[in-house]
Formats: sequence, structure tokens, C-alpha cells
Amino acid sequence: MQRVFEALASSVRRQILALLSHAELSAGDIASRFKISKPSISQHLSILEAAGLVASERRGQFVFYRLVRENLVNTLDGYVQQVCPVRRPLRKESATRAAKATPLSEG
Amino acid sequence: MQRVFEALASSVRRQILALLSHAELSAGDIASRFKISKPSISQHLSILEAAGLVASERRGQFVFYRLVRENLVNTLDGYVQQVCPVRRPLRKESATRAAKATPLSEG
DNA sequence: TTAGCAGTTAGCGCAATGCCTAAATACCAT
DNA sequence: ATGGTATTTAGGCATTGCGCTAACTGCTAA
Repeated sequence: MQRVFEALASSVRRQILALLSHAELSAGDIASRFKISKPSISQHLSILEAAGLVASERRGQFVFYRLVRENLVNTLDGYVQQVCPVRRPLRKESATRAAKATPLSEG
Repeated sequence: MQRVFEALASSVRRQILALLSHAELSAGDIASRFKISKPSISQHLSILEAAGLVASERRGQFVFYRLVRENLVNTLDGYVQQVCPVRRPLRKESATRAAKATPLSEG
């Protein structure tokens, strides 16, 4: 969780995740979309991977990165629930509980 | 948004928000729950306030801080939607869309 | 005004971050 | 093996972040 929030603290890294939300991309493809150097992007990718927000797979010369939505959503949702007690989560399991829509101090 | 994610990158600040999710607290009350010094907590609070995640109000000698849930939830939700296209948001307005539960690449 | 508590601001030291270039590694093709 | 492309690792440097103590401001109470 600490790693996830640290990873998300960087604008570049958030943009990378946004890119990967559309499609799997190679490290080079990702780097080409930013002004900063390839090694810097590689470093960002390794931070994202350490946080479990992306996964990588080498195919031939290329290393493809894909978004791991589950971890992103679970982590953010988990924290939001901690801070907005028993509010509607944004994950599937509890579409039922969502119906109750518990108003708390802001209702 | 940048400010919000930067604010959330610190464990202490996330804990402060969690504290404030239960009740409004004075700066001193908050500080007393951590090992770090009062000035440091004050600095954390000002970062949270700059990010719009908390609001402060002086009452007599005390400065009370309260959580601004809206901004926290809106920001996290907004980014999640950017990354998990047209996924179920975790805010109220669209309890309707939540029923549809759009499966995407992880369905 | 003086004393005292609550909180913030100022300034310092240290560790971590983020960028870079250069060099190394991994793979493909010849 | 050799050369070329893709990516990561290593090392350096400037900036930022986070903790501290000391000093300052705001309020209450005599």
C-alpha cells in the first residue's frame, strides 16, 4: 500500500498507468511518449512493477508492460473505505452493499 | 490532483486522514497520536490542507481539523476512472450505472 | 501587561527522488 | 561470434521531502 501510493505520487507514473489502460505497450513505446530519457522511464516502470501496478513480460527483444487494474483499484478502494467508513466500494463483490448507500457525517 | 497524490504518499498523512474520518480533532490531539514532533505534524496538516483533503478552523486556542471527504473520494475516483475506463465509480450520483457492472479486460 | 498553552514558521541536516549520460545485459539476425 | 536494437543498471548531481530544535504568533487568563 505504501508502495502503491508512492508510485502514484508521480505524475509521469500516473500517466504511464493511463497509457497502459488502453493497451499493453513495450518499454520503448512508453518512453517515446514522454520527453524524459528511456532509462528514467525504465526506472518509473520498475517502481510501478514493485508496487504491483503493472506486470512485465519479455517477448523477443521487447518487454511489454500491462496494467494490473486489480491492485490499483483494491488499494485505492481499501484506503477510501478506511477513511470513508462503509461507503460504497468501487469493486464488484459488494454491489449489494452499494445499494444501502450509508450516509455518515456528510449526509 | 498532483497535490492530493503527493499528500497521500506519506503514511503519516494517510493515518491523519484516517484519524479524522472518525472525528474532528485539534492539531495537538492529532500530534499526540504520533511519535513525531508537533511542528512536523503541523507541516503534514498544512500539506493535507493545501491538497484540499482537510479543512481547519480555529476555535479559541485550538485549531480543529476535519476531513474533506469529497475531495479525497472525487480525486481517487476520478483517476481510477481514467485508468479503468467506464468502471463503476465510488460516488453516489451513478448508483444506476453501478448496476451494469461493466466488465473490461479483467472480466 | 505578564504568564502560559496551542500552533505555526524558520532554519538545518540527512536521506530519498528524479533526472541525466555512459556502460552493461538480453535478445535477434547474420 | 558480430553487429544492431531494446532495455536495464550504475554512477553522478540537483532538488525535494521529512524529521528535528528554536523562535515566533495567537489566544486565554490573571
